[in-house]
Amino acid sequence: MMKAKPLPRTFYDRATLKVAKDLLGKYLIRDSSQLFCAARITDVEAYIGQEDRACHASKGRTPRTEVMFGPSGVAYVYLIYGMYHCLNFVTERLDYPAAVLIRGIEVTQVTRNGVVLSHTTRIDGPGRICRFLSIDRTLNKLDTTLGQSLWVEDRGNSVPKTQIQTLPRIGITYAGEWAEKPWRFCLSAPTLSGHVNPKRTRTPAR
DNA sequence: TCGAAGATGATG
DNA sequence: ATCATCTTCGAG
Repeated sequence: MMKAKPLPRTFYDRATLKVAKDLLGKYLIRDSSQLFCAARITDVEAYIGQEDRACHASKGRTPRTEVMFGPSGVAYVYLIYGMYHCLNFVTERLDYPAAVLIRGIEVTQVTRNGVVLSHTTRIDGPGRICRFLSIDRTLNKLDTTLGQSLWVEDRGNSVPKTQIQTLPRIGITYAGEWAEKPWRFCLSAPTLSGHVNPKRTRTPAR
């Protein structure tokens, strides 16, 4: 396999909004014995600090949230609704709980059980992403700067600011005023004219 | 094509 | 009881 060159901790150890925007266009890499996958990151959300009522760490340091207080560049993976996993990357300095949720990707390269698939597939939704990439809580607390199993790398493509859409975050209406913060960032697909219905996304069965 | 409902278990 | 979700099903 190709040599991993993961983004270093200095990338994640910054203001979460910057990290979130800078993750757009970077490549999410999943490397396991069953699966190698490279996917361009197209949709992210920022969760920032104890003040942010939408952030899991708003209730303070608990067994579940302690990972967000730890070193940046570490994966935070949790189970939601009893059946789906969500992938986040921890950001900011030690003891400041924050992370970026990966919400959309564009798969450019997949090898599953030795079978190579190379047509581009868009996957919308954090639960679908984790299912497609075989990500579950065994990867929680993984240090992604090591470049093993799961990491993000820069493949040299830049993203013009004009292609970044800024939106409120999804599914957090309980969070009051925090629900209105424009902390979701999407890459619009410039060459596609018309609307892509997210419900049409299909992920192959495993 | 749409909205509503149900699945399912960790969490605090 | 709630939830940073997704799929199925039935109405139109």
